[in-house]
Amino acid sequence: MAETIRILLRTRSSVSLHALAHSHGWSRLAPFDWNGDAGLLHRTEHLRSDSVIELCFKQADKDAIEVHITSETALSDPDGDEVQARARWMLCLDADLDEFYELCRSDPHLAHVPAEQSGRILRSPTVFEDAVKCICTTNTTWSQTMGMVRRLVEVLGKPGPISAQRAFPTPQAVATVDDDMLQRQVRLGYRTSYVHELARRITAGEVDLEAMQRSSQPTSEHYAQLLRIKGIGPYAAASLLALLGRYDYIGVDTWARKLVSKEFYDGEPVSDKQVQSAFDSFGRWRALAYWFYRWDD
DNA sequence: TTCCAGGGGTAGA
DNA sequence: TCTACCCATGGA
Repeated sequence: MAETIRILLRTRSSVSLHALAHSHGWSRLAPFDWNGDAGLLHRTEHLRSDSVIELCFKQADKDAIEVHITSETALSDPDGDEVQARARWMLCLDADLDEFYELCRSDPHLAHVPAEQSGRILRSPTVFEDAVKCICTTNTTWSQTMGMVRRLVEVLGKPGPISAQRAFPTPQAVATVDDDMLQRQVRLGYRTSYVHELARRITAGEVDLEAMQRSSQPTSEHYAQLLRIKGIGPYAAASLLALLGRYDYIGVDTWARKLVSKEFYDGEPVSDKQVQSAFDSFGRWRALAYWFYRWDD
């Protein structure tokens, strides 16, 4: 018999679950499931103890998020601690955005950020999951990205205790299937070998992406480390760093080029360097300013 | 059929 | 460091 408990996650400043869900497309990528009408964010989660739980996030008040945790049996203390840590990480609840908000208030394209308690980017609980998702956004359409991630979860993820929803597969689960199966059933295209190799290297202990969550190394070192992973280039590395709370690099893609061209160069074609420097006035917040820049597309 | 999408790897200069 | 070419996939 599954059981559900409720915990409250408080922040030092205001937080908006709605803004988090709209911070980018991640809330529409499995195993996230955003119900905008009800204001509920669902997710199935595979813990280190190998138990699988289901989470439901809901806005409690302006500086707190409520989480309903459903598990097969009562949560152990370590599992409970892990869930709290993962939930806080996913919602960036410990981010200090005061300085960024101050910069936003003087820019009409960004004044909405503090006004809407925005500025947090929804992220996955593991860097592995975010890395795979970033790889799945490259050189493809958004609908295909959603399909790739959904199939990855459906084929290799472990099911939750009450619904048909599954968790994001662990590196071990991805590493142990053969390339052919990954290619045929998940249809990642040429990304198959990238995702497979990343999972294998993590499982073998050759790469430790999760250490980046708590690392104090300079961002440039992480950037270089990410670029050494096959399938991760400048765009994916910059996006991953933003998800890690490091906003030094802008992920230059077709969208970024379009924005910078229209807003800063009167519609003229722009180089990648021009895109990188377009938000330099925001200093260490430049990629976050780019991320939330509101303009007439 | 051809193009291309929230790029990236590789070879060659 | 830069450029050209190729890479699976699937919708337009």
